[in-house]
Amino acid sequence: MANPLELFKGTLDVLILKTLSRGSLHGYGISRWIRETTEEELNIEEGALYPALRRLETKGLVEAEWGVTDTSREAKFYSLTGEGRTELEAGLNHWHRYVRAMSRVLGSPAG
Amino acid sequence: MANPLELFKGTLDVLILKTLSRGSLHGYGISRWIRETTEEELNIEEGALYPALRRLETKGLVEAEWGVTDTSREAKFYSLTGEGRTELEAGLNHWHRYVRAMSRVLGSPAG
DNA sequence: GTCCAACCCCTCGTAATCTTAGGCATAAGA
DNA sequence: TCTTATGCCTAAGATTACGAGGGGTTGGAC
Repeated sequence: MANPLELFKGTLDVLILKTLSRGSLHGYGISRWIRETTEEELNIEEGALYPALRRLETKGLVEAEWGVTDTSREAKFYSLTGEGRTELEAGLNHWHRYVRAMSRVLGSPAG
Repeated sequence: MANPLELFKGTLDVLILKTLSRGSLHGYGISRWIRETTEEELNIEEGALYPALRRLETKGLVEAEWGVTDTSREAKFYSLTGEGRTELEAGLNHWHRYVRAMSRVLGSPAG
């Protein structure tokens, strides 16, 4: 990873929830998928990822279950709960409104 | 303000710098301009604003000078320094790259 | 004449979140 | 054998926004 962007605090949860909306996945896989999907722009540090997953689990937004990966390793698989899906929708909405508000102040990238 | 959005931590500085790029302005005016420009979506709390201005001043990104407002009140006017403009460009760049990265994960608002 | 909203500045404690830097363990490949 | 990739975790530290408080002035409504 050349130069991953620093995360704006508060944006990680929706990234995780969205990633899990594609299907059950373990922590390492979540991190990798985000990194690859953003072409190395976003790199989720483990010190942020695992506490975040615990947080989401405590809130009842995700569920965890131990399983086995493609490579025959033990891993904890997370999946969205119903509440998690609702929260994801709310998070997406928040983010999109935020982007709109920001661009009113900052101007659009091309203007 | 009906329901201002909670700020993502790390986005306030660029909002302030951008606002000041339009010209010298005092704290209260900065807050008001952002609130009006975003149609009440972003409301900068004073407990966030004034410490942020101090921060930016300490970093040499803005300069402060006491003056008099339109309404004949004493107020501390802030203006961008050269370094501040550079930092603003960096901040804008960071934000725009971030939005692109986020939308790769989250999908575009319409998709 | 008094009261209230808008204007203006500030600080502190708290909570939340990410970064950095560690630790531990297994599997595959050079 | 040694390194890389895969996997999980925690603790300390820094940063930053929020909430709640403090102060004071001005102008207009009542």
